[in-house]
Amino acid sequence: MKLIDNINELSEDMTLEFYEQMFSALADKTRLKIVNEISKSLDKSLCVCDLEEVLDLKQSKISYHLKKLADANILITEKHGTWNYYSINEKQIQVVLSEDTCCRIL
Amino acid sequence: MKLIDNINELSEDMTLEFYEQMFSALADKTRLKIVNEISKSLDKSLCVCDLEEVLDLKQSKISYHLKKLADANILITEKHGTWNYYSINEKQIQVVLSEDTCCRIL
DNA sequence: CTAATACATCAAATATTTTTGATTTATAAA
DNA sequence: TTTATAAATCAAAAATATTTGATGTATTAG
Repeated sequence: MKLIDNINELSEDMTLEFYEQMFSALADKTRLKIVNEISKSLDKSLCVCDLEEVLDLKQSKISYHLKKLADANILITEKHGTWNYYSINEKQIQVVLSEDTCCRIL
Repeated sequence: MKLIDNINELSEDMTLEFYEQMFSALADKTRLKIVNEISKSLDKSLCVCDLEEVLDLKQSKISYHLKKLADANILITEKHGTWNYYSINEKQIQVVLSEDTCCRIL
């Protein structure tokens, strides 16, 4: 999905699509934990192998969930050599969630 | 799911559970439309047969989605004779979503 | 009473998501 | 080079969610 600059410009159907994707991406414990772990991390950024350790899940599973979050623009990907680092796109999250919820899951 | 009085009192796992259910309930176009139609309605309350008309969907399908929303405490059910009226539990929604999102989907 | 309407719920059929174990590509290190 | 690590991606299996058409139970109207 494209980055949303101004959500007001979206058509009715695009708006539904946008929220459906955002909520779907967040509607999973594993993904909520991923977001939470990244936000708790020292430099607010973790690679797949970090998450593999912290959450004790298989690499392919983590990659799968990371893709969902990245596709929804909830995470930002950065390549550093062999490592792919993921950080949180707070701007995107804050469009959708209350401050309260942000505090709770981030 | 129980009504949440004070979300701060929830354990880590209960918090995840709570958000997972909330986001799952909202992660569907049909359900977003239901919420939206109720909120646009004159007295902010619609019965199943109203929604059947407005959304042009089968009764059993609407009941299914209403149940998901009611289970997540996003909707409040009221029985009036033969009719079951559904209204929005704004308190519950506002805990989770930004004002902006509330304005957009309500 | 009988007929009609409202709606929940069930079971079966579909569809969508998630999980798993490879496989593959890229980089880094020996 | 060879070997090891990082991580995306794929296909098959498993798990969940959704849709559909019945059926059942109230309630209301004639």
